[in-house]
Amino acid sequence: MNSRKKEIILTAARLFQKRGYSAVTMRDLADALGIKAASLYNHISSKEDILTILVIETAEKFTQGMNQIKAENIPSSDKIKKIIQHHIDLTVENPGAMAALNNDWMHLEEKRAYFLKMRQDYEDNFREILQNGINRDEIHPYDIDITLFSLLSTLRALHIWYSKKDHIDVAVLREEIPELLLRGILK
Amino acid sequence: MNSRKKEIILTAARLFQKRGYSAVTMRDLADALGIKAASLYNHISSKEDILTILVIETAEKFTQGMNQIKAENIPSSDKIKKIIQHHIDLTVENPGAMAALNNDWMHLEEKRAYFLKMRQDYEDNFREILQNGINRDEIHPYDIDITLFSLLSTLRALHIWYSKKDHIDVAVLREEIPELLLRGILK
DNA sequence: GTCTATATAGTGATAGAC
DNA sequence: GTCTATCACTATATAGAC
Repeated sequence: MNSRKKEIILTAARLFQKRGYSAVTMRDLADALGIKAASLYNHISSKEDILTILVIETAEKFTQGMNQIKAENIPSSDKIKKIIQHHIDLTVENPGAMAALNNDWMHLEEKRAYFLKMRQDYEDNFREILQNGINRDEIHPYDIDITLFSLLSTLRALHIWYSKKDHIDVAVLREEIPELLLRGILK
Repeated sequence: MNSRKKEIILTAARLFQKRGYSAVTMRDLADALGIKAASLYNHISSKEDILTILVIETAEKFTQGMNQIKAENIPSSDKIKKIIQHHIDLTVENPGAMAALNNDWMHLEEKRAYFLKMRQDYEDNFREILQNGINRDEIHPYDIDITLFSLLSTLRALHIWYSKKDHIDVAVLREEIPELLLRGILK
């Protein structure tokens, strides 16, 4: 992908994050880049094309990370820590793409089913790791769906919080967030 | 508010939750109610009117609940538990309104500043309760913004999860979710 | 309270000049 | 690679009949 196309997609990601895919027009995007809307089509084929690139590329990165972590021979709690850190890394890399993944995937047409399959597989793998942790007495036997939901909703919202803060030390996030989510709030 | 208007607003909330405020047209809403778009304007004055009612009414319920909990003379951890339960109660009452509050508030025009003030006050009160808990050694002294963000992002996403599930026992949620968020995942 | 008809403005996207 | 001009369509909202 050439650098002009990358610039368009990154700018779109930032606008989508702020106002949502549907509320951002091709004219808004062109304005933000200092060109006319018609010129965008020399680089991308449609508005949905942009969304597809953002959502599918990011989802594939999640899938790849999960497959690698799943295969490692380490305790469940260490796997969960690595999954959390993967979410943090991808959020820091492109917060706007994370927002599109979480908020705008329903506006995909062609690749919607492919995305939903990846997301389902990801959640199933995560659930299996949690179940192994419960079986080995590493993890509290709460309702497993509540546990999974709670973890994922914090991780999926990270982009909101990260984009709002000015100078966050990523190394601190990578240690404190797993600690908080795994050990809880109360002493 | 008469019952026809309530029906329109509840139907809109469900559509907004599924596809987002901007992607739902007045024709979509009218179709879902079995009438023509023009007929909607006999009950509401604009599309934004619907969003305003959903977001502002819900935000005011949060404000009211927080003010009451804040004034109680109980340990910080009990206050946090009550806040969590208030989120659960409002989510169960109207998941679509919770979605609008979290995802579509930026499309408010007239009442945007009023909403943002309420949200800021809410977060400040929550932060103060957490700080008191840390001072009294009830709560782990993690970065307080990370702790607050983690709690709020789970609570704000509850509507997604709740709407997906079929028959959840609310009484179970009201006990398990505070337990999980306060005590953590690891044994 | 709902309808048909319509005003007005914007939408994504294309054609073709430079 | 960007522009102007434009197309076909859709958006919110109003007027006025029934």
